[in-house]
Amino acid sequence: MSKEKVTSQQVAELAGVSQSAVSRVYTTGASASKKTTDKVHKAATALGYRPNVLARAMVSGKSRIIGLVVAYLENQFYPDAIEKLSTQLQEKGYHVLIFMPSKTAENIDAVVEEILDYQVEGIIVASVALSSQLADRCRSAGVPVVLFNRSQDGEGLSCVTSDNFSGGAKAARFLLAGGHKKIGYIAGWEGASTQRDREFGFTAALQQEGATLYAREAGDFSMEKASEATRRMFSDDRPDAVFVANDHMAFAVMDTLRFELGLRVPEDVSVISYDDVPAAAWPAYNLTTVRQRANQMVRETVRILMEQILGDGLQGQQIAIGSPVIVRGSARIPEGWNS
Amino acid sequence: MSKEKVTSQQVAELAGVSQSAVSRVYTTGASASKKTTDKVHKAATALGYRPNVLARAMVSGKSRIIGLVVAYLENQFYPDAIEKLSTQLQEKGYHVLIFMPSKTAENIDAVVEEILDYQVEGIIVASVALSSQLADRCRSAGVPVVLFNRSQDGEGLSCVTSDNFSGGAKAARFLLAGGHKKIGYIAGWEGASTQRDREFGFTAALQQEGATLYAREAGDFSMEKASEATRRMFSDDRPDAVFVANDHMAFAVMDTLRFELGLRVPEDVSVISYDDVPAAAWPAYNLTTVRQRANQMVRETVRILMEQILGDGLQGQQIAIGSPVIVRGSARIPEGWNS
DNA sequence: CCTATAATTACATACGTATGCAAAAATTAT
DNA sequence: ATAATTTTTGCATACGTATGTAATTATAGG
Repeated sequence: MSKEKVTSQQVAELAGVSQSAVSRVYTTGASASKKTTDKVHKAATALGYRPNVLARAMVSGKSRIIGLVVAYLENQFYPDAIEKLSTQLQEKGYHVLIFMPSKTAENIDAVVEEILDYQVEGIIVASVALSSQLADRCRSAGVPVVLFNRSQDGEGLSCVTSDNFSGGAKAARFLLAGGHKKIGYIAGWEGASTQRDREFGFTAALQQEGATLYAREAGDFSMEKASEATRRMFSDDRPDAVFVANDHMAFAVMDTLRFELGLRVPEDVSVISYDDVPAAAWPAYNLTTVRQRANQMVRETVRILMEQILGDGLQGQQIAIGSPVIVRGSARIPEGWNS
Repeated sequence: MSKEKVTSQQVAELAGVSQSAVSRVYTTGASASKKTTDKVHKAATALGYRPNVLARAMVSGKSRIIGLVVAYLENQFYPDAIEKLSTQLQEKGYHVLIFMPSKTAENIDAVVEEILDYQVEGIIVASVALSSQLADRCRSAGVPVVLFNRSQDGEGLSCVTSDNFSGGAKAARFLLAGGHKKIGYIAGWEGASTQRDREFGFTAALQQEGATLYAREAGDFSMEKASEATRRMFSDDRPDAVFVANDHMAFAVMDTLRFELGLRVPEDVSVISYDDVPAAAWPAYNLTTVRQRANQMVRETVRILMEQILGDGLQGQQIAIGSPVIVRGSARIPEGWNS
């Protein structure tokens, strides 16, 4: 009762044509007369035939599969991105095979190897880095790789990020314009390029304005660590403003400030962060934040992949999407602020 | 420079054995002597050989791919579930091909057809329903289907949900025990079995205690609609408690109550909902909610899939996981409440 | 040391489709 | 109407692997 597979051969027999005729009907760009096309379609619908993508992949070398590596689904930014990626790739006729590295060690390499086993036509690596050997391996296998929301040097590697440096700088100038004097920073995971670039941009802008960082703690992109960092940072002689490396941590920071330390946001402390995930707009947080334009990032990612898949061997591209400050209520709004 | 494919044939030549020998070395349960195994492994690592999963799938009929259909990634419950599903399936040697139906029409059927084209060994359908024709199609193709967080009649269809009826009843008893007299309900999308069962359980328990529903509005599982529903429900002669069909809407309900209508939670209005997504525990919401035990739901889903894949043709199973009330601070806590 | 048995191996084939090639049919030009 | 050209078609083969079958080798038993 199970496993009834309908093959092009069976369709061919019913339609009274050859198997290759059936194949040509279903292959775009192949020639088939209207008469046989009709006969084949009729027979196909009668039998419920649909081409086997895997068999097709075998001979054509095109699997129509894109591998996606993603680790931190707790941070809403990533589900959001996955949804957009999947939808846009589906429109192009591709589908997404998802891989989640267990968050222990550097088994990311192992995961990417698994991906390659599926003969994917491209790989998107979100929120994690790639060893240079693996990057080489992908390149020599002719499989384009795009790093999403991480940047990394390496031949043939493409990266799509927001402009984290200038985004961080914007956050600094916003807080300075608000008249803040004691400005703290809660860092993300130190190994992440996004963390690094946001901090560089932030401190560079502070220095440019003659200011200096008042406090710094690491939150590792984790809510719990961010809460602890907040407690340490606000234990004595507290800052009057804090830049948090992403929204996900900022929620924990705000909750800790308000419900644990009894501070008001933004009256006592201004909070600004980075990403603009959906929850940032929820009234409970109403978070002023630097927006990562997920739509554009996804669009660029898909564009690069398609370019590399079609015209193979192209150079890696590094894209940084501009990131505007979204002014809400968690940070004091400078007088006469515009843009 | 691109597309260097290493095949078992090449490994065989380098190792001085036949292609089938190489295959047997990489096939569990096949016989190969230690000597040839060593030779093959040496040659394989020298060439960087890894078996082609797609070719393997062709001949063995096992693609090691599970198709996953999921629509609402904004609701944190689903990213959470995806992560757990993906991880557990990876441990079993399977990988997840993800499909997101564009949220327009009943193109879910089209999406499932696409999934079948990839010769998946099983399908998980989360948060959406399936037409009976498609269910039949999957069954006759020998592909087991598990509905995740939706239940639906149909031969061979398996469902894994929380026990929504008794969960809804628990919510009702919690509010009644808290002394609430005017109890409202904000419904999810009316077409969803989860919505229906939660409401049935809720109103059944109300009636059992001699109470009756004071107000009802539909929120469609959307935050925006839930906000509108809240405004309508609390425009005059407001309820003193409200059960919201899921956490995702409850966040909007609480925000609307607090920041728009100036009501205190739980002093003026008790809010209880369903799911216990991570954000429910965030201090800003501190939401009392009926927990869906995602871990157990995922475990059952994977178990059913594995059973059906191995011993094919099994009957569909309907699993409902018990769902406890997680008491936090958004609803008045009845005196002497335990369990 | 020889036979009986078990383990291993190579050969050949199959999975379902796409595609180069040559034959056949259809179309156009003369 | 015939030749020249284009389009369509069927045949055969290839993609990379697993596996049944038969031949070979290794192991055990006497």
